[in-house]
Amino acid sequence: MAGKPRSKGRQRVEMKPIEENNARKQVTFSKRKHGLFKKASELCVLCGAQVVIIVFSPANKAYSIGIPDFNMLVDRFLSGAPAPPSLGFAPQIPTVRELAKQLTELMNELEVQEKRAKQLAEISEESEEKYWWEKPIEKLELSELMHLQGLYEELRRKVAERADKLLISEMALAQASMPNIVPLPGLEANPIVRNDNPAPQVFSFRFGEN
Amino acid sequence: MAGKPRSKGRQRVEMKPIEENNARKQVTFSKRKHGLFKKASELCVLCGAQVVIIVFSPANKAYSIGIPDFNMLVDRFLSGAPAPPSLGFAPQIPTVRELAKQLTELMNELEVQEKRAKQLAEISEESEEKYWWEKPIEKLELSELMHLQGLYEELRRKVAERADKLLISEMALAQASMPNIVPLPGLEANPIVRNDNPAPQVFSFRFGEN
DNA sequence: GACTAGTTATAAG
DNA sequence: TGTTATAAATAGT
Repeated sequence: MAGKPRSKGRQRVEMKPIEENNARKQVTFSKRKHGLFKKASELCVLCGAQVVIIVFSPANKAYSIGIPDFNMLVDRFLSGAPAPPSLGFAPQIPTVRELAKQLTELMNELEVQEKRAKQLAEISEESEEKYWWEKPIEKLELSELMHLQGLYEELRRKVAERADKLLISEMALAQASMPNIVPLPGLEANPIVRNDNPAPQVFSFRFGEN
Repeated sequence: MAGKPRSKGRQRVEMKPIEENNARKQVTFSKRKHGLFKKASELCVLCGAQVVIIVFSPANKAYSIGIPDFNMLVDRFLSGAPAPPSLGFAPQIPTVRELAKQLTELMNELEVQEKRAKQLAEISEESEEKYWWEKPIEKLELSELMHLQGLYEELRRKVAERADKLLISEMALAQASMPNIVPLPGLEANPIVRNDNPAPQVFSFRFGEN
């Protein structure tokens, strides 16, 4: 004679937009976002992978997580792409670091789009894939991209300069207060190969097969 | 008299880097990446959220998925490049100028940040959280970051506007597709140095709570 | 890639 | 937010 069960336990849920009960949607979003981030974290720890996730909630709030290498690249980028000076370390103040990262991520959003375009996977409506993100994408126009690419680079360079100034001023100010966080050895960029495709609801793409 | 079980079933796995058996790591990576993307997909469908994920495999290959709005708008923006002759719509340059203008604002905002940073520089670190991604950045930063976020949104909006105009003119011209496939010079010019950091620490931050 | 069994993530309460 | 019962993801074969 078990008492009344406190819960019916997890119930199967259809994979369709939660329209009614906005409350449920809210809860689901929080839980699943948490789960997603956790999964990402595990993937990183377990496999040494690097992950960047940006999530916009239904209410359009943004959340994100990122991996070390990416940040390091970002830092380096903001401090001026060329190899780090002889000092070989990145003395930074957390706050500024965060800020710089923030800014770079914004810029990256744009960059990702640019890079993506250079892929130009030919249109091939292959037989349906198991998942939407594994389909190819339509081709894009390039000449214009090349032009924009240059312009974007320039803009980014300006931002980098700006950030660099901030970091320098911070260094001078807090020189005595904080030990540097990252030894920041020789950094690197990743060879990026992409692919993507348009899809009904969710739009996706992938870079390649592992 | 059950026969010999084909498998021991799922075994608990410690959350630490898989170093030995590079094969297992590879398999795990694939499976989990797949799972991660699926989760992201579900989050989007279920809650109408928007997600962007970029994953770098241990072998440094990149994979990613993204959401409709942003990608779509940028795609249109990028592909609607060539100046629409007869209809005489404004060329892309103005768009870039817009971007530059917005960027300038971002940079100015950064300057404001500098002041905040100086103040925050004195604040020491916080207590440890259960999960790294739930560690909020300092409140002061938060508000500023959200501001940046807002600026970014604005920038996006403008890009979108531009894209719409271009698209309209394109449609009016019934322009044909362009098959050229050319690599963008500026991008692969990226200095590519391999980074073999064995123990990546995941770094994170967030804009706010949902 | 497919299968099984123990592990996790989560829908409901 | 925390708990419970179940659906899902997944480690090892």
